[in-house]
Amino acid sequence: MKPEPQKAFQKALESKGLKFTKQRAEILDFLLKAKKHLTPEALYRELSKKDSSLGRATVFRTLHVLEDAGLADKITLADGRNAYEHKFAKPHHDHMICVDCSEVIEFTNDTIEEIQNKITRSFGFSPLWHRHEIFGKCRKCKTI
Amino acid sequence: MKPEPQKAFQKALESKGLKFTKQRAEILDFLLKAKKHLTPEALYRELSKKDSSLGRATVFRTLHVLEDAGLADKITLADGRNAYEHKFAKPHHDHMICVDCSEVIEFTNDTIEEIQNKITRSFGFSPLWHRHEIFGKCRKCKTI
DNA sequence: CTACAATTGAGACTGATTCTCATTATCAAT
DNA sequence: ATTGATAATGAGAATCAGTCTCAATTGTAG
Repeated sequence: MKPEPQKAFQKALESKGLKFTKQRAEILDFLLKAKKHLTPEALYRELSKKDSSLGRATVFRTLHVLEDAGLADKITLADGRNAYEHKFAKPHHDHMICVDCSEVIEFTNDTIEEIQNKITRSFGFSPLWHRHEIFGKCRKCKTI
Repeated sequence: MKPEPQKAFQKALESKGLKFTKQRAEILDFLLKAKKHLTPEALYRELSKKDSSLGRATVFRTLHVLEDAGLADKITLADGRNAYEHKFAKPHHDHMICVDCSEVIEFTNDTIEEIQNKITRSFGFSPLWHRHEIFGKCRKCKTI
């Protein structure tokens, strides 16, 4: 039986007239297993080991589809590169990113979210998504 | 008499053993006069009109120096490009960015800042800077 | 099974940014 | 002012992430 996330992805694809292919399944699968945020390049490098014919373009295309479908989130690392994480069984959260070791710590705060909504509303602005990233040094790195 | 920002820039440069040059002065000056956030490319294009020998690399280098010195901030536009603004006589603020027209609206909220500090502290994380960008549609664009 | 439409991978391409390095400018000490 | 050590500059090459193109392949409705 197909696990939940795969089904959700398939449904999302179908609703856009897209197909559920081997490559797309592999990419989602890898993202699900990953313990941390993955750059497209890292994802490509790792998946290539199993499937040496996989194309870089397919990785980017699939990540975009996942992002559009609301199944994955993109964050920006301290060096400017992008990284992705899946959103299954994860509540909304924001990130603290260590500028030394690139560790990513997740946090949530309902009050911040509420205030955000109040602010956008007061400007007649319709929020679609946001990025709240705090850069600094994690506990380990700040003492080195 | 040299205006404040130029003096501050010179001081920042000196403290790093760097020199206050014509190009650096021009770039800061342009940033000060700009009414909106400038991409490095736009800055280069405009300044090239006056000083046709100015190099792109110098623009990027100078923006980095300004950023390091805490005299300029970088934001990321909806299309992924970066843009800069100077920080003279401007309180800290975050941004709402229209995904259609790229308009940038500034906002501040002390409560959010306080909560942020509380959160980072609870993780033993030392914040250096943060990026809080809300993407969506501005009042004008959402009705089109 | 067929036919059409969507997907794919390879590699060319793009745009932003960084790098290299020969030349030029700055500045402190003559 | 001249010098010399050092840093900054500009031109263009190089890099890097990401996108595009297109011929070949695959998925799927019928």
